[in-house]
Amino acid sequence: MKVTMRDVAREAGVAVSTVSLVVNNREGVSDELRAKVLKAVEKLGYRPNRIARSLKTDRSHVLGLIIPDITNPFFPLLVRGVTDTASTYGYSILLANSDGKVEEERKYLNVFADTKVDGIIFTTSVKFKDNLQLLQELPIPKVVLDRYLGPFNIPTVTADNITGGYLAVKHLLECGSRRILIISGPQGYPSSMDRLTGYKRALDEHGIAVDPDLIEYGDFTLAGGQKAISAVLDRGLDFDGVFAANDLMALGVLVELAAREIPVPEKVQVVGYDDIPSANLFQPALTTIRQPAYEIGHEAVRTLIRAIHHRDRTPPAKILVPELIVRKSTRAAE
Amino acid sequence: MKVTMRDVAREAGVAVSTVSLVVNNREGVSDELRAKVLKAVEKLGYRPNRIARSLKTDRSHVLGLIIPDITNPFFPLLVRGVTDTASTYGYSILLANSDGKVEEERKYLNVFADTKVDGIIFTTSVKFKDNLQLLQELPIPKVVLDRYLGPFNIPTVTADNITGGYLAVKHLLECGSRRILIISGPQGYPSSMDRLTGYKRALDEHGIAVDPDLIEYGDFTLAGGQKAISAVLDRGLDFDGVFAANDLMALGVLVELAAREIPVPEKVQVVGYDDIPSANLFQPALTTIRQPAYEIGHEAVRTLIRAIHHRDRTPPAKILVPELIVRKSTRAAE
DNA sequence: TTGAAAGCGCTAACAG
DNA sequence: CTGTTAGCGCTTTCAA
Repeated sequence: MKVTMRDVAREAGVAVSTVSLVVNNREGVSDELRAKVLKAVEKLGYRPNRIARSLKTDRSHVLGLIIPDITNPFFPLLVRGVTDTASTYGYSILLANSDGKVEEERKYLNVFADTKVDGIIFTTSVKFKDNLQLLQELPIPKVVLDRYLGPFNIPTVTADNITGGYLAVKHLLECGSRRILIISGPQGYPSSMDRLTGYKRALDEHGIAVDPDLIEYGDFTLAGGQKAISAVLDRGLDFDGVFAANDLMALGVLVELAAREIPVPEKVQVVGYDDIPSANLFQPALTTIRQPAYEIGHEAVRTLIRAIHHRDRTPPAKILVPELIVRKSTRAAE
Repeated sequence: MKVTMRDVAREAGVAVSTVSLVVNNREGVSDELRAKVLKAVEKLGYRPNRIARSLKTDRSHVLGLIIPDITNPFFPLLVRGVTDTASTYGYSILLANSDGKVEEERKYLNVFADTKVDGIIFTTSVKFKDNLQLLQELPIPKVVLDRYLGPFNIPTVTADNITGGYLAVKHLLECGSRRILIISGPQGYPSSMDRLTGYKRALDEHGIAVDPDLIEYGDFTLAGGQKAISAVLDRGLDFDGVFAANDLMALGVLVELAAREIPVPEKVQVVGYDDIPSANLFQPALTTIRQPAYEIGHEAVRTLIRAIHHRDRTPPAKILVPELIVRKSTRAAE
């Protein structure tokens, strides 16, 4: 039933060590013996047991990936970048959804460590600090996404959120908006704080003072975006542009604006962030900042594999560049 | 650095077997010794090595999941159903995207088998037959999604596609459409063939003859749906309803109809399939057949785990029920 | 170039 | 209730 190296060795009339060499395509076996072994492998239908190999070599060729939620449309493409690249290098991917909960992150971090994955790709949560220590203690190569962690000696792959926020608001400004509402992500979430910084920088550059009333905090969901804009509207606040820190919230804004029959982009212009697939489907199509999600996943794996092979090197911080995608929720530049 | 059971045993002054019992929360250890062991575990920071455990017990507590493409909006929710449920039972998930390619499926099937996953959840491709034999040969519990494979003795979880197609077309009929175009999935893809069967059944029931000119085949992508409807329109064919075999194609239809200024639902009514998140975002919001994606994933894991524990039982075929979601791309029933 | 043997960390008889 | 020990299937010195 279950055929092992020993069986192959017996069948081929050689030692197990020889079979091992052949199976792993290594030097030092005569062509004759190699052929014999291969024939035996074929005949018996031998398949190497990776678990046993892992136990011996301390390499599983499995990588762990922890994201908040695959159901958030930003992540599928990132995951695809991870799985494709991993596959290229001969690695498999263990996937876990944390919902951004500290305990869940902790749980999967531990499970992955015990499973002896060769590396972990980790997307942070709000209260990430709580797990920073655990992350540092785990004696496993890792890379953190969407957050700069250089000082903690953990490699990082992220798109430049400050530039992204800056690009979004600059575009709004250039298209004529003057009072720009930002619906930021949750406070303390670094990527959304960075986008807020970009927002301020753009205003600053255009000589416009930052109005605290125009800074609202959402939760990265569509409903949250809708609720946030609704609250602002009810407060009777005046604004002619909205920068939402992600597309889901921007879509919520668009939905609410449509419900109240406020024309976009004529009266209010809207820019989102991420460029999720629906952004282009909605009416009006959403102007947004595209994050290179696939590439983030791709770079994460490359960085991780590099870390696996040279455990000593200085952790790199790879910063990718976001891009403005102009569609119909903003007017043309003046 | 690396602490093993042996170290814990030495620290606690007991035998390794005792440590094993304690670590696995098993009976037969005095409270006193148990406490001692636990203290040693704590002190040394011992973590059991799952690889070693797997080698011994022949159970990895890992499940393999093969889907065509996580980037297809139907799958994230399904995957979530799988990971959530797996996690509940203490299993991790290895994820692979096959793009529906036979060789990729084969590759991951083999990788998973060698990795000694405890079970495999497999979503079929068009030319699935090529891998059927491999699937049957793998001595691993498995469950196949979206396809009835009862005769081959492989458990199955699927939503009833015939009923789904029937529901969609019946709704169109009840809302006044008479000449209904179907944009089916690729030929030979069983789930889309089933939806076509449902289409025919509904027409039949309403005494309407099936017109072969009104059967078009798409490729399950948005661009494909757009292209298909475009071709039909260019052919000057007359129709007042469209049933697209998935939402992506339905969205393509809606996009093209909008481009040609054909009013939906006034002139043409449209129904999709899947109920992906964008379906509700598009204008007009898409009437569709909801597949219980999360539940499919959930049931797949439950079925698989049952199979893992009773290897001998008759493979069940769990058939879930799709549901009509009425939105704005169809008129109200008359 | 080939073979014998030790051992990765754990579990599970088995004996005491 | 506790301890000793033989492997799980593989890789890898080390000797021949």
